[in-house]
Parts: sequence; C-alpha cells; structure tokens
Amino acid sequence: MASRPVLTVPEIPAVIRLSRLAPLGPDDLAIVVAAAAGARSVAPRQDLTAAWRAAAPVLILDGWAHRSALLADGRRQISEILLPGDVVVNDPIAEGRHLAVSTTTALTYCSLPSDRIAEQPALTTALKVARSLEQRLLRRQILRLGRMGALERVVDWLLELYERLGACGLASDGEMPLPLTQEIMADALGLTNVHVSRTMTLLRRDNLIIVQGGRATFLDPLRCRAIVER
Amino acid sequence: MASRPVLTVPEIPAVIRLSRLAPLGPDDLAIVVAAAAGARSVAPRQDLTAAWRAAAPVLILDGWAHRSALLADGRRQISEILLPGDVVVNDPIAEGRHLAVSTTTALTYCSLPSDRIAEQPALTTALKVARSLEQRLLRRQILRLGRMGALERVVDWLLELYERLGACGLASDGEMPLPLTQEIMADALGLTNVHVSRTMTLLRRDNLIIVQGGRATFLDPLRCRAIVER
DNA sequence: CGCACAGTTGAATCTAGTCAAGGAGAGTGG
DNA sequence: CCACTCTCCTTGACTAGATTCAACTGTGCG
Repeated sequence: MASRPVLTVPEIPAVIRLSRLAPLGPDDLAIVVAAAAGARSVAPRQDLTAAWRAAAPVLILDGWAHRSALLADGRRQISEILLPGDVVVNDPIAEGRHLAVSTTTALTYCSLPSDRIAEQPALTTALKVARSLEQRLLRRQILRLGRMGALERVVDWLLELYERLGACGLASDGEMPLPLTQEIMADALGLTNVHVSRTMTLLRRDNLIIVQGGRATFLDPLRCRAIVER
Repeated sequence: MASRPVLTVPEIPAVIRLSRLAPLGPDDLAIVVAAAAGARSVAPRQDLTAAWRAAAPVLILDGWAHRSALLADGRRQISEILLPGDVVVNDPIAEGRHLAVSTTTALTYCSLPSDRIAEQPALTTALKVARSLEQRLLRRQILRLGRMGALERVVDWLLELYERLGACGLASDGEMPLPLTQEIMADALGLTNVHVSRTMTLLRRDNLIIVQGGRATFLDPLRCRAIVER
C-alpha cells in the first residue's frame, strides 16, 4: 500500500536547494528538470575532472563528491565536499595542477545549459548565490584548519554538512546521512584517520554526536553549536 | 638629476596587475584611472568592513590588507592577504558574522563604478579572472593549513606572495616587501608567533629565505620551490 | 631615560602523528 | 556453511611537532 516513489519537481533535492537560493519560476524549473532528465551516473571513487571539464556547469543530483589537492608524497587535502544541489563550474583558472574532483559515493549529475540559464534571471541569481556560499565555506574551512582543535573541527564540519543537507531536504531532526570513511573525513579535516577515530569516540562518550552505519546523529545540538560558536 | 617620479598609467601597480588578467583597452584604462583619481587613504590596523560595504567593488591601489575571522576567545585566522591590484567585492552572502577586512599597512584604495565596468568586456573579464584566482588562493591556503608543516607553510606562502607581488611589478629578483609582523604571519599560517619566529630562524640558518627590515629575500628559490612543489 | 612593541630563546607541556596489532563486517569462492 | 580476504575502525605505546609560559633582547619613540 506504499505510495509510488515518484518525485514531483520540488521533491528533487537539488531543485529544492536551488529554489531556496532564489525563487525559481516555472521556466527556471523547466530548464533544470529538462537538464536532470539527461542525468548521468558515476561509480564511487572515480575522478570527475576530465568528464566535467567538458560538461560546463554541472549540477549534482544525488550522491557525494569532493574536491581535493594532492602532494607528491601522497598527502591529500579535501577542500570541499560536494552535495546534491551543488553546482560545479568548470573554471580552468581557479584550478591548479593538483586539484581534482572525485566521487565519494555513487553519484548522479547533469550538466546545465549555460546559454539558456543566462536568459533566466532567477536561475542566474541562484548560481551566483551558490558561488558566494561556496566562498563562505572555503573561508570557514580555513578557519577550522588554521585555528580549531580536532574536536572543534569535527563538530563544526558536521554541523556545516547538516545545514547544507538540510537546505536540500536531506537532513532533519538532528540526523543526517554521512556516507564517508574516516579516512575521507581525515583528509577533509586535516587530521589522520587514527585521530578522527579517537575524536569520534570522544564525541560518543560525551553524548554529543554518534556516527554509525553511514549516518550521524546530533545528541546534543545546542552543546555542539556552543563548542564552535554557530 | 633623478627623473621625476611620475607614474604613467601602466606604472600603477594595480593597473599593471589588472591588465595582465585581461588585455585592457584605452577605455578600460580610462575608467580605472578615473576611479583611482578618487583614491582614499586609511591608516594601518583599521577595520574596512563598514567603509567597503558601501563602496561596492574596491580596487586596492597601495598597501596591504587582510581578511580575517575571529573566534570568541581571541583566536584569529587570516584567510587572505590583499595586495595592490586585488579587487574586493562586497558580497554579504559570502561573509559570515565574524569575517572582517582590515588594513595591515597604510592603504590607499578606490571604488570602481560597477555600472561602467559592466559595459567593458575586457574589464569585466579581468574582474572575473581575479575572482577565480582568489578561489585558487583559498584552496591553496586550505592545502597549506591542512597538510603542510610549519616550514612548508611559510615557504609556500612567501612564494605565493612573491608571485602575486610580481604580477603587479612590486617584486623581482627574488626580493619583495613584507611589511608584516610575525603575529600577522602566524595568523595567516595557522601557527603561533613564537613558532613563526623559530621557523624564520631555521630558514635563515638553512640559507633559504631571509626576512629582515620589512623585506624578504629568497636566497635559494629553486630549493624553496622544491620544498613545496611549486 | 623609560616605555611599548617585535622578535628571540629556553623549558615544559600538549596535541596530533606514527607505527603496529587486533577486531568487526561484508563479500568471495570452495 | 566455512574459511579467506579486504576494508574500515579501534586501541595502545611511542614520537614528533607545535603551543604555552616566561624571560630577555633590541629598536624606535615620546
């Protein structure tokens, strides 16, 4: 007796998120939905740099990705986690040699027709706002890495993910998906996987956050926010 | 018998830099020079957030500034150093509560007329490229803070400043101005002033870089670049 | 001269990294 | 169904790198 799992337009996470950035009209939605019809899927742990260089602006529909930089000796730093609703612009200037975008989980995306978007003021605004928010995230990431201890980093970063997932309707009630290994978290947080493990244990012991089975639960959201001034 | 120290148009550092981002025509230059005629000066250690919120896009003509985030207990992280030729866009979305732009040294800047710029494709491109480069710097900063040790951070960061200053003709021959206290450097590098001091001593001992009297000199540029893969 | 500020140095401490071993769970093939 | 493997996580012992605290130096400036 379950209802059919059909997603109406505003139920697509990526569309929910975009329409919160700027109020999208029917024309805007039509463009995005049409683009989403040509969605492509990629397996986990695949490099997307090449594929997306051609595809111009790309909208993530489902799954997680990340942008990372590599050093010769194998050290890796993830600068951003990319979620459904995020738009990745192909910008050869902004990308250094050792920067890459890779899938974290299985991922579906579509490319957006930049010419048609340019004609739509609302969509154009939405993408502009998205870019501004991206900058804000980069600066927050800098603050985390430069001036926060391990526990603060983890809490702040998880709260950030929660807010972002919430913006596309994928998180609520202090709970969210977190389909990441501790190694990926470590590379995003500038820590080692071992230390992430210890920190997670601490968070559990202190009844702050539980990460388990691909999901994270905030047991004490207020205290979490207090820890990192959010 | 010294020639008069008059700056012709292409000798203004900020203009040099902009015209390297995109080839500017006479019209473009006229707009920038006219804007520069209305330059304003600010003393060191002043907050610019309020002043620049009104001034729309601002072009730094002379002096250094920085964008920093503060935590309640006084910890500070500088996300970006702003140099002559840098353009600061007023973007309320990108700025969180605790973000501010302050002068590091005495500074002169002018505000750019966004309406007139919009009519000039070359200038528009230059500003777009500037924004992309800014993103690249943010990601490099993330890599430094997340995955580099103190020595690497300092070397990488100084090389970056050298390249940026070189782009507006303010650095050459392995030498550049560096009008910063070690405390500012520490806040940019995610270290303490004490540790910056120790690291600088190391660099001196190893004949890599000398910082003295407001200037930095690369004694062994090749080895420096090798250290940080640049 | 005395003061403020930036930088240097030493000693003790702390946080996170490294190395290594072991355990839980999922998937594979006999 | 049971080894076997692989990946991910956990834990312990030890080490390395950076912070903290404090004292001291040099320099510019009123």
